[in-house]
Amino acid sequence: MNYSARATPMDQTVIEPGFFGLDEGDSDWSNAHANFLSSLLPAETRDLLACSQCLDLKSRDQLFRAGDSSDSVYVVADGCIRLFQVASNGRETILWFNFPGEIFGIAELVSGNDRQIYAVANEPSRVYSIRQRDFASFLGAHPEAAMKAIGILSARVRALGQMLVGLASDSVEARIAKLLMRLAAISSGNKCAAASGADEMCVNLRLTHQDIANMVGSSRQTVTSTLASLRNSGAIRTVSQHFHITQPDRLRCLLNGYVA
Amino acid sequence: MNYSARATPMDQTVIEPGFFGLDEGDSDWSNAHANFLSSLLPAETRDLLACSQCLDLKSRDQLFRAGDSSDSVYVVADGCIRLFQVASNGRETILWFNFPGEIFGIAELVSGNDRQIYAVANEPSRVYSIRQRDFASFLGAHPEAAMKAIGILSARVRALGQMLVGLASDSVEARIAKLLMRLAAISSGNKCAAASGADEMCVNLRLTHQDIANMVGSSRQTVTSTLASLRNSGAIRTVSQHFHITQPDRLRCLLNGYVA
DNA sequence: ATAAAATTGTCATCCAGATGACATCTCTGA
DNA sequence: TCAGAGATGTCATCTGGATGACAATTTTAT
Repeated sequence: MNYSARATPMDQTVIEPGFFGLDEGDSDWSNAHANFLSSLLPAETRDLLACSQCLDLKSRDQLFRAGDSSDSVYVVADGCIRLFQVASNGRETILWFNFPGEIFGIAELVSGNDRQIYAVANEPSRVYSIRQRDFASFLGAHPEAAMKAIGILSARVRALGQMLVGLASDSVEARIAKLLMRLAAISSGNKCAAASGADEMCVNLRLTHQDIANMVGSSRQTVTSTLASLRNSGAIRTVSQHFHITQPDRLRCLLNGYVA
Repeated sequence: MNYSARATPMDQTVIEPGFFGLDEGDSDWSNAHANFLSSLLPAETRDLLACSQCLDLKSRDQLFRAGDSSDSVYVVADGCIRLFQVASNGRETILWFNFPGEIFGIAELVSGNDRQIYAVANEPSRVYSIRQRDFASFLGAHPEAAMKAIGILSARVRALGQMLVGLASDSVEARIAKLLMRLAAISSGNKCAAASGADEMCVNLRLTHQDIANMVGSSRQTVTSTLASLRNSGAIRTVSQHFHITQPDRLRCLLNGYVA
């Protein structure tokens, strides 16, 4: 009864069904996008922000770009920051959206490497910028905060792993379905008023089809038509500039591989 | 001169050429695979291993699987542990190889979630297993070790980000080229004797074509033929069970998008 | 308010790579 | 040492999506 690591799809009967899909670690996503700021004690928050600088960004303002030397860590106060990378062929891949309270730019903290990615305001935003050395000594002085940071990074490792698996093995439709569910999960805090159905979920974020393509690793046209078919099937609808998932179950089927 | 975040490939002239590719953060890879154990002070190592349990694994033995409740963190003493995930359609995706000194299973440390991935010995291996609570208090007692952990997790976040970008935008050939270069970089410590050329690199790891396909998100057949063409072009050669990169430059061209 | 710029929708076309099917070749374990 | 399992090579075939090209909208700046 030795499970073979090199098993080909045929042998995978060992895997209990229904194990993945739906909430393939929903909690990971919330942890990965955890509100670092509000998880701190008031005194800690005070200490941290004391040595911070506040930056206001217009939509599309660039905070840093690949190749910049990195000297700061950031915390989102308000708005949304998009992290992405540009491949050698010019293709953009969106890696992450940072919502209020989230911390980012830590990856360069210890290694002291240059920035590897681009950070751009996805909408008018405000961020606190904290010098690396200040942040490092803050962590040193507050072990619980350091543990919190470890927790967040861990969740991100898991989340990125899931994204990787999806990219490597799902169809475009499934990848889009997953993406919408995830985005809905993390932006569920600020549910917009227009929700009608009981289990209707809101993806509270403005995204162009190109953005989605860049997250999902496909082309704009494919996104357009996939979205159209999801809309026709009644799974999602468009509410002033953003999506609502009207029938989450429909999407869940997709990402479980049922053709339904 | 405002850089547009939503730029389409055409506009990407802003990106200075030659910026990516080659050593898209070589140091990230070594950091991500950092030897946690040997980076500790002797006293710390003693403390840590004092509360550890040593496990011997035969090739293909399973350390844990998705769904298991997680109560331990592991450090590789010897051998190599493969971390992978199985998608709902049965496809396997290899996420990581853990080499001696590397720590893994930390992602579940803080969140206390169940395991999300599979860990299997890629060859006869020996690992230290440390209970989560012990490890957590170890980190609490040794702030520098905690910072080290943050550094490793950060590097992994960056490394996973790179993998993601590659998967989303490179051709299979480029993905394989990148993979080989990365594996060579991290297994370069134990360069095998058979190296001939000055800049010949050794991928010191036994991999089947299926394994490579599982890392690169493609099919076994495609890997077989891509590898064959790389071999014909003289870029790589096969030395008793593993690869050597005879002409690293050839691979670098590929991953920079030059058709050469 | 209006022109310019971005975003969406919809095709018809093309191709990288997946699939399935075999024929070797090479290990591994009894 | 030998059989069975696993790994490689090599096809011929098929298809999910990428690409390029426009027209129709919607947004954004002036």
